[in-house]
Amino acid sequence: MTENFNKYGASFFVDEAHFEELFLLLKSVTLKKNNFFLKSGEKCKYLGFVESGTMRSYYINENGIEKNFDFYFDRNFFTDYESILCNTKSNLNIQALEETKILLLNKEDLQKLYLKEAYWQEFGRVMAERIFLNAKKRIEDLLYYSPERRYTNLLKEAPLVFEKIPQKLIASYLGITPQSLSRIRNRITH
Amino acid sequence: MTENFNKYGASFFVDEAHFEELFLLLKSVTLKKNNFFLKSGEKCKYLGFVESGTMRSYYINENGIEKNFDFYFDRNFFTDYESILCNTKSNLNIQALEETKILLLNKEDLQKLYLKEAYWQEFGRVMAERIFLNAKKRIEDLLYYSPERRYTNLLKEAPLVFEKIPQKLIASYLGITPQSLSRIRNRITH
DNA sequence: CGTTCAGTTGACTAAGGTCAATTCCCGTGG
DNA sequence: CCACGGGAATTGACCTTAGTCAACTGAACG
Repeated sequence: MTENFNKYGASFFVDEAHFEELFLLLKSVTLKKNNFFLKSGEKCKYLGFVESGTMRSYYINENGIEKNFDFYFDRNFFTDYESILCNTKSNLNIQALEETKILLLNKEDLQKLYLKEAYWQEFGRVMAERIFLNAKKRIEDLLYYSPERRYTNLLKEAPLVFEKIPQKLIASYLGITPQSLSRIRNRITH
Repeated sequence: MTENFNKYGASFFVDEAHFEELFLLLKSVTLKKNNFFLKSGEKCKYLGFVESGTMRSYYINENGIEKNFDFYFDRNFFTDYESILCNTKSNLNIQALEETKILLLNKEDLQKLYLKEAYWQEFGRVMAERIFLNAKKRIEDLLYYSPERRYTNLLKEAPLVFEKIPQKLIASYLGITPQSLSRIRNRITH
């Protein structure tokens, strides 16, 4: 278990004393490429953690256009937090972009942890805070900057994205069409 | 104190048993129109709560253009959560749009509450979760919809905004110029 | 080899940005 | 009570950029 703690502890934000209690609740699952962790219309029942691979969440609008909400890489959490918290049907799809190993924490198990002791409430608070900070960054990006600037920001801050993610999905993540992203790239490099 | 609980309890998300402990930590302050709760470059030291009046948070970009991040009305919390959590200098300004009564909770006092008992960790978790859900809605709005659609969404979901907030600030909140908002309104009503 | 799909490119449209002028509104002081 | 000043909102003319639709290219894969 110490081995597992060394492997995951830092990414889970738990100390060694509490690690095992959490780790024993996790189920390991492997998703094949394009398989789903969550489909629109379902209630989200799990907190997910990427062990290896890549996931994406996206929304399909009324015209059938996919809007990429986010990408998730190694050692990061993903879920539809809104669906979990509000116990509502999700409007997101969450899908593996390649063969992806994930760890699942059942929502009820998480809530049982919360009831056990202050430590887990704190764990939940810190996790919610981190998720919020990510969301705030995304708002700033969308609100403050032009599409072109969002592209150059992403290039600088997450170059990994451009190695692992098809360009049309990146375009959607940036809030533009694939054609526009192609033209922005052309504009910048020439 | 029961009177105060009836007045604020529901908005604070605390039960009656814990209300007094929180309420006694609050300082009441009145901001005159255009006065600041927080200025860019400062560290945010307080969690704020609007008792009556209106606040806004905004960012000034490298060209000196104001970008309205959010508005806050009666009985809502506001702060730069990022500055508080990360202990960093804020890049936001938070300002009263009219004479506004606010209640302040010192960041250290909040953190002391967290250490006291699980109840306050849970309080912090629930607050962070709520703040996140708001942020997620904002991302969805900016990512999924056109400026015109964002305007009609706002009209539907927060008509109050149009009674209390100058149009040029609403435009900025929507991520467009005042001129564009004026034209969108014109386009829709004629 | 074909098929498929991502990415690019072209031609055109639409929508928002920019700069400037004008109008409207409101508060203040004569 | 009116005149004036100042900022908000609107409007016009024009520019820039993203969206749309369609054609084409190229790489991946059976």
